[in-house]
Amino acid sequence: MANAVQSYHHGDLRSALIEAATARLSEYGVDSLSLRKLAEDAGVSRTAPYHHFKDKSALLSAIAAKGFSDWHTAAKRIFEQENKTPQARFREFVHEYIGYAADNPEMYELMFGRTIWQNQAATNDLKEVAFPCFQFQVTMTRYWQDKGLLPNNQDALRLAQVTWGTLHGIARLLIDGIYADSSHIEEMCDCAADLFMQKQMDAYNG
Amino acid sequence: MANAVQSYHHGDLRSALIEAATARLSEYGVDSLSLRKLAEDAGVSRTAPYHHFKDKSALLSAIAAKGFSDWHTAAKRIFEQENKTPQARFREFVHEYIGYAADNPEMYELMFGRTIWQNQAATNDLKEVAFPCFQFQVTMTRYWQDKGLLPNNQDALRLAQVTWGTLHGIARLLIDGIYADSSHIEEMCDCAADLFMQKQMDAYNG
DNA sequence: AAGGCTATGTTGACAGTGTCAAGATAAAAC
DNA sequence: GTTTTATCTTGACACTGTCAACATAGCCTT
Repeated sequence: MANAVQSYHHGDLRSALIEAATARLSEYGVDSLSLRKLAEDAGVSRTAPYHHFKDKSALLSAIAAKGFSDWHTAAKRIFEQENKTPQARFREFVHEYIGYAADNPEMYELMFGRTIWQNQAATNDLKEVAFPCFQFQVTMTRYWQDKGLLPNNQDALRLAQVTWGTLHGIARLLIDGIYADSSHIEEMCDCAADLFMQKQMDAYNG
Repeated sequence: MANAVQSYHHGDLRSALIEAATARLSEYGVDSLSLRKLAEDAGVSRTAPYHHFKDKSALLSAIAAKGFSDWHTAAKRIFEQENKTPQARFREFVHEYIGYAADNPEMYELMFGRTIWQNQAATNDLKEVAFPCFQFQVTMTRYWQDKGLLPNNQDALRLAQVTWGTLHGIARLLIDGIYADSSHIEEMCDCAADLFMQKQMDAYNG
């Protein structure tokens, strides 16, 4: 990590840029991310980043890809807890999803914001990480359908889109500041979970 | 509308700016909105807009306010159709919401994007229009609860947040280009509506 | 080992952007 | 008719992303 020698060639500029960007991201937000500042952080000239990323969007995509990868891992960990009931895991998943967004608003904004997705701007690298992440949502949905938690008369893909959409929507309303009041996050999560499982809960409760 | 005389004072620059911005918005997107271009559109110098809006965000807020006002009207029209069943109106509402977002992606992005909401940037004028708009969502939710369409064991406010969140999330996934495939919008809407009403539909269908 | 190729860095430049400060103009208020 | 006030102007500044042209140094081949 120590910049021992200031040689002409940086050595691992690509990593340094991503690292600097990630640090700046969580502290100052995605809007204040500029290539020039990142270059300065890495101790390199303004245009050096262009040798590692096609443009700014490509750099952002690389960071987002890491975010997707991390989230995918976290989701798997929650989903695969054998010692908990499917229902408990489902509830935990809902809370964790919203919690992740609330705790890392800028990263979430980057991952799911229009900046890197719109106009087919998404890198192939990004798609390759993000798509399995959504695919996993479908897998989980199908499992929860099988376990009788989610309605069985719906197409798994469609249902996954809607459940994900719900979590995404709540997350966005929170981090975009449309709900300034974030004190009821847990209740909203429970309400959403209840709503999805309403019929099944009835069967359970008699 | 015709710029008959090019006098020193524009006459109604505020309106002209909003008009120009609205036009540019739907055609080129919110990202390419610049105060300087708008000023040029209105035939006025770069800094003239600052005598009518505190900053760029204030201008955008003004446009968004109009959007909220329009949507509120549309929502009321749908909700108050006496000749249709509550269930039909609920379904129509879902479809119309997503439809509005899909048809006016840039306006939707502006209205619900972080640009004008984050960091308490929201104008009072904006809040005064937007808040009743959400309040109406609560009103409708309570009505649908009373009519037995939505679960009665949930707090209306919380439920409204979740249902709105769902619509918002689906809308965003669509317009942000995360779902490139927008050919299944109607099915997604129906799936969401079914999900909300799952228990009640059962009671209805026997 | 010598030479050239290529990856990676550099400065210079350009067209944009939002926004402030200071001065010009016209309309409205007194 | 004079003064105040709202509105519009040019000038300037600090930023931004990105391109073109050039410099350096590590690697590859011979």
